[in-house]
Amino acid sequence: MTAAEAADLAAAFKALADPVRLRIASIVACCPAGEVCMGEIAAEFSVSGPTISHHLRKLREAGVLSSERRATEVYYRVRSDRLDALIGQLSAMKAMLGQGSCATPA
Amino acid sequence: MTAAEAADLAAAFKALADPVRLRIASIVACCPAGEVCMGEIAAEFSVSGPTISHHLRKLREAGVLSSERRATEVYYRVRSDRLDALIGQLSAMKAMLGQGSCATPA
DNA sequence: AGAACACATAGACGATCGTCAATGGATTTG
DNA sequence: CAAATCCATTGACGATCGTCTATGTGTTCT
Repeated sequence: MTAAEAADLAAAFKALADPVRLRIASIVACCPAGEVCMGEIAAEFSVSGPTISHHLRKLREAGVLSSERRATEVYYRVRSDRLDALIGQLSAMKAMLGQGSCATPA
Repeated sequence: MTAAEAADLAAAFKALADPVRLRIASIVACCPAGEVCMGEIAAEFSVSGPTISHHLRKLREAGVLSSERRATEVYYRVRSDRLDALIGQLSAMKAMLGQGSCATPA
């Protein structure tokens, strides 16, 4: 894998590298409508609203979430393409564990 | 997902959240023998040996790598069980994107 | 227009991170 | 035992992070 690819994927992993953000991502992915707004997310945590907002921004900047404003509320969704990129990298690593092939990486 | 699960998985994602460490993991997974020692890894980077050693420790502490000393050299391997845990979490999130089910998470 | 609501931004704080040069084991070889 | 090799640890540095309170920005409703 190239240094540029590593930097891009590492940024996405970094977004999921905090317990609060990982739970946020899980909550957004799991919610019935597939989208949820900040207030509902913040209700699940014991941290302040601005802190949740800060985490949501990190997740959006890393490409893990997308956001859309509707009236006074802002709805967040999980971007499946970004999830695919992460799953792809991990699966590729797993696929060639010690078997000497090395298809795409390292 | 529970707060404890989130903390554990976030720690693993955090280990992969640095470009150097992500490339290290990829190199270890991809190497023909399935294991590699620090010197060979350091040769692929432009950072100092102790820095690579520091990153290897982080990866080991996060459960992503295992290490084994043989003579003067220390060999590192990727732990496939840990990879499975990460792939599992991301796949679970992807599987229930907006479809309202929510099997195990959030 | 003005009040009320939902969210974002700004600034500050201690804590952690990534990197380095220098030093300290552990193991093999002369 | 002594020298050499491979790696880990220590201590330090600026930089980034996660969190908070306080303030700003849109949007809706009366």
